[in-house]
Amino acid sequence: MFFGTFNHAIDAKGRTSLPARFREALAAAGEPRIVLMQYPHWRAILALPQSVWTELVKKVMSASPLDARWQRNVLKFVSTAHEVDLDVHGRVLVPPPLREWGGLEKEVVWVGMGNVIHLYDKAAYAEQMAADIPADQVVDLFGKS
Amino acid sequence: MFFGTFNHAIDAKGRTSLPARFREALAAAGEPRIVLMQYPHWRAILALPQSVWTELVKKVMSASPLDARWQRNVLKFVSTAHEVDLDVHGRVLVPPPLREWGGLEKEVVWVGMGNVIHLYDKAAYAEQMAADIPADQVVDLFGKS
DNA sequence: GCAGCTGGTGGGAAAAAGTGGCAAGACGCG
DNA sequence: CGCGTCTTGCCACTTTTTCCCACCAGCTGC
Repeated sequence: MFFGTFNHAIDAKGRTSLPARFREALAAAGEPRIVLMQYPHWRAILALPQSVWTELVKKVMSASPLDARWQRNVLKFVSTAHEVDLDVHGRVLVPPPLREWGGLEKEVVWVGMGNVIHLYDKAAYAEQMAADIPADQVVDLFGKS
Repeated sequence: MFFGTFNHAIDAKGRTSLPARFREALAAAGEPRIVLMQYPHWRAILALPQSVWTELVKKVMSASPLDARWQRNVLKFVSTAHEVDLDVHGRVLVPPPLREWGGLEKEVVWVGMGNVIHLYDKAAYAEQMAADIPADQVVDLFGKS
């Protein structure tokens, strides 16, 4: 389970270290690697542990290769996925296309979202957090379900 | 149950000790750790005992990682949560992003709010207490529900 | 074909951050 | 006023993060 936000640096080669907390959580789940892809709804990079990724892939594979609607979604998002390894220091290399898409410059923010992790450029994160959620889309997480 | 306000110091590393009263209450409920997160409505840090937190997590985990509406809410309200342990002296480390968000400098104020606890910078607390509640938002706490 | 770039990797080591605990001082209670 | 509890400054130690350099492979141009 991933929670919390962490400010990290990303070096000139596009490497940034996964927060130790997340590494532990990953290790505890016995998942040594993660998958990075575009987050479909806004400018973030989605980082998934392998188990979540395979779930997603299963759905994708169940669609017909001729169903344009599905294929368009696959093309746009799933095709951006890269499996990445952590090096001895717990760093991941963010592939250039993703780096560019997420606008990752110098300072990045790792955000635990429960099952998955988001990775933002610092500015993009600030923007996203500052934006108000339209009233009709607010979910009362504290309310009775 | 948490009530009362306590003025404490926060050290250079961002540690501050949870009031002994609260520690007792926590211990009595058999909850050894707390969760810190942004309070959504104003510049305070929310501290939850684990039981309240797990309720929240259950809701979060039930959502799809690709459901934009949910994810936006999770990002804004839950992603800032950090589980923190108390050390032998009952101190917690407030993670940097939260420290920054709450403007915690040197003096902080712990406030018991019933089920949960708030943590403020002293100045922010004073400000919040000094502000008038808009007439249409006043609730008669003693009235019949 | 071979020396010299260039971009990608890996890792050493310094710096920064987090952890733990002692012990002094403040505080409150009887 | 004395005692015990709570809080906090400080110091030592560990872990994490980041900077930077060395190495390797592939390409280029001579």
